[in-house]
Amino acid sequence: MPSAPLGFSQHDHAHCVKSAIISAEDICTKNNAQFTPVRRRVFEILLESHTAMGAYDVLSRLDAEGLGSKPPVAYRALSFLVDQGLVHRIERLNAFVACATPGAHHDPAFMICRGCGTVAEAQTGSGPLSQSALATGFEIEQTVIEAEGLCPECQSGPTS
Amino acid sequence: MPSAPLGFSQHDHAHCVKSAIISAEDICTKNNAQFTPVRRRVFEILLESHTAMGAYDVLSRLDAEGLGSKPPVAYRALSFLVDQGLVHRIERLNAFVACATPGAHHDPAFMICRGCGTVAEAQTGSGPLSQSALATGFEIEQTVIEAEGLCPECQSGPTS
DNA sequence: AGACTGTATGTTATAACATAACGAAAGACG
DNA sequence: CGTCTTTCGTTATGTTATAACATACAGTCT
Repeated sequence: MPSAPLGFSQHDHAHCVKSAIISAEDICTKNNAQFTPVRRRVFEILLESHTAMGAYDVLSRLDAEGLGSKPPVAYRALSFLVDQGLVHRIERLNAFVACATPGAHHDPAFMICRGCGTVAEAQTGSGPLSQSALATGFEIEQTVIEAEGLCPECQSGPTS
Repeated sequence: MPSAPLGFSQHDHAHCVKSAIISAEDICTKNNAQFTPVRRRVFEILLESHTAMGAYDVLSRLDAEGLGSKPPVAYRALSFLVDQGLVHRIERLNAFVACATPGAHHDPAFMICRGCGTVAEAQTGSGPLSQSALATGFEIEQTVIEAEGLCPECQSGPTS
């Protein structure tokens, strides 16, 4: 029951969920942040779906489970998770995805399949903008790097 | 009467607006696309403001000029301009900015100053994701590359 | 001219995403 | 126990975006 590279390949889902939760607990403890039930459940929902989900999609799951029904409940939990580096926001989709490598500081990059909606996390080599930034004196604080296209599966299949 | 900040440097604003309009006309002609009054005006508004504007900001200008008052009017014109490569959408801001180098095919990158809101367009060297894409077989169609931070001006000034 | 076609607009309504603001509950700590 | 801080519940509203349908207008064919 092995294999784990996240992204567009197979992996042991149950295992990755479990270990992500453990990482999350560690990280929150280290940061003196509380991993409350709502926050935990939101993180689990994202991990389980393993795709990017809109805040309202997350919210409707929470609602079904009696954990909250109003937008701020979902947005607050998502903000918390983003702040802790456990979840990333995908600007292109106005959606959120569980981090593939929690704990590591990173400026993540994403590949978004427009066929199946899968979002794979990658690392940016060195900032592609660092050169321009240097040249102009711009001081980069955060980057958004997202590519949209077709994953290997979808290149042959469903969406042309 | 020159000078207004483009990117993060000075330039002759009146001139850059005029020449951008001419480029736009050429491009539309070449593409058998109509550069209608609304589309032209939206493009001018973006050029004149020389910053990223939300669709509803553009719309209120159109409305004031009697060119349209309903959201689809603005969104349609903006989509058209984006399709023609004359305008770029800034995902991070849910906003639109006139292209700095119309005519050139490009996967542009942006530096967004959180102090003054200026958006500077840069070129990405080679796709920062191309390596990851190759490795996984992902086929990139479009990229979003945006950095947020502080421009030289704002590093010493207003926003800490 | 009259009918037909395609592109662009106008308009209504609503979907989808996001946050401000306020008060109550719960735990931490002197 | 009182107070402080953090989290949560809720109301209300703000912001961004599009679906769907109707109209206008220019060109073309007969």
